Amino acid sequence: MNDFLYLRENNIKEIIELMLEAYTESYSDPYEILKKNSFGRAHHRLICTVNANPGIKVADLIKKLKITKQSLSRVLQELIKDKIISQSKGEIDGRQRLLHLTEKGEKISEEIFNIQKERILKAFKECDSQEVLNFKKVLKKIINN
Amino acid sequence: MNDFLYLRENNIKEIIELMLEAYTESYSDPYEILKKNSFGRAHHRLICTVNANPGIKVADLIKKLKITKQSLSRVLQELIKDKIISQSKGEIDGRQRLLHLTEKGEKISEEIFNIQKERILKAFKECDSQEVLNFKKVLKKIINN
DNA sequence: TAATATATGTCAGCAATACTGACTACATAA
DNA sequence: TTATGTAGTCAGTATTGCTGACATATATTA
Repeated sequence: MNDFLYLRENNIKEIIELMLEAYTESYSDPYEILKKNSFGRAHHRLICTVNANPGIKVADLIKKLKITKQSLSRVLQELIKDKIISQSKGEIDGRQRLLHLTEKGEKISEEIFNIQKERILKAFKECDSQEVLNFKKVLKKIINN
Repeated sequence: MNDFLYLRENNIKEIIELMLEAYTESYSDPYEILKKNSFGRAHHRLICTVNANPGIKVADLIKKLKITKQSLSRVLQELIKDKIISQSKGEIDGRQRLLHLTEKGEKISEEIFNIQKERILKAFKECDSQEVLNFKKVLKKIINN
């Protein structure tokens, strides 16, 4: 059974391309709803990451998104001005700015999610519980170095 | 066992963010090797997609990458000029231009892959055969609408 | 064959996203 | 008190993406 076929180069190569494709598809699904709010890919990534990491500090957001603080700043200031994201001073370390979605932000995040959800849900319904659990497990392993 | 926990909104939401993170990480790994060749994200996506779909025609590449032909063209012409990608006239339909990696393109693609491979291989080695198979299965389901 | 449709390419201009470098303000730590 | 860390800002530039208009070659249809 376990003859390590899954570790072969061709399989890995295929999976790298599938990940690109899955990301491209999934993150283009909510294009219309984003456009309606004059948001682009950068706003999308930011909203999604803050939603998944409430209270994240600016430095960590930069690390996660792998962009410079100057690139982040432009988009972040737009979202703060639009009252999508709010900042609060870190209670332990007052230098930090902790980021949260506002109520309005949660609402838009939910709209975006509802579109993206369709594709994932459709896929998951064609799978069983174990397969989805394994998918998530492997995904997490890929992220942790 | 199968109580559909995996179909719940919070799980789907988490997975959508994990996919963003996994993609961001995986596709930033070969940054240095790309920079050495004066290539960016756009070149990377193109090389990876042509590598995975040898002989793909321009129209299909546009669909896969979800960009306009004008955006593709700039980057594609660079890669053709650099002899990374070659074009051939479609034998059945002479209007089509079929795209392939050249020998030089294969080499660079391989360099990129070798970097990206490390992350995936490390993850897969902490999983068993079945888990990786399930990962791939679900990934494919997500792509097919 | 002639008209039309399709696949690709190209030019020009514009918008969004990202980068570098330099500098400031403020808070914490040594 | 001085050094370090976190965040913000300004200015300039590169890359990636868009729209619209038009051109060329090939295929299909009337």
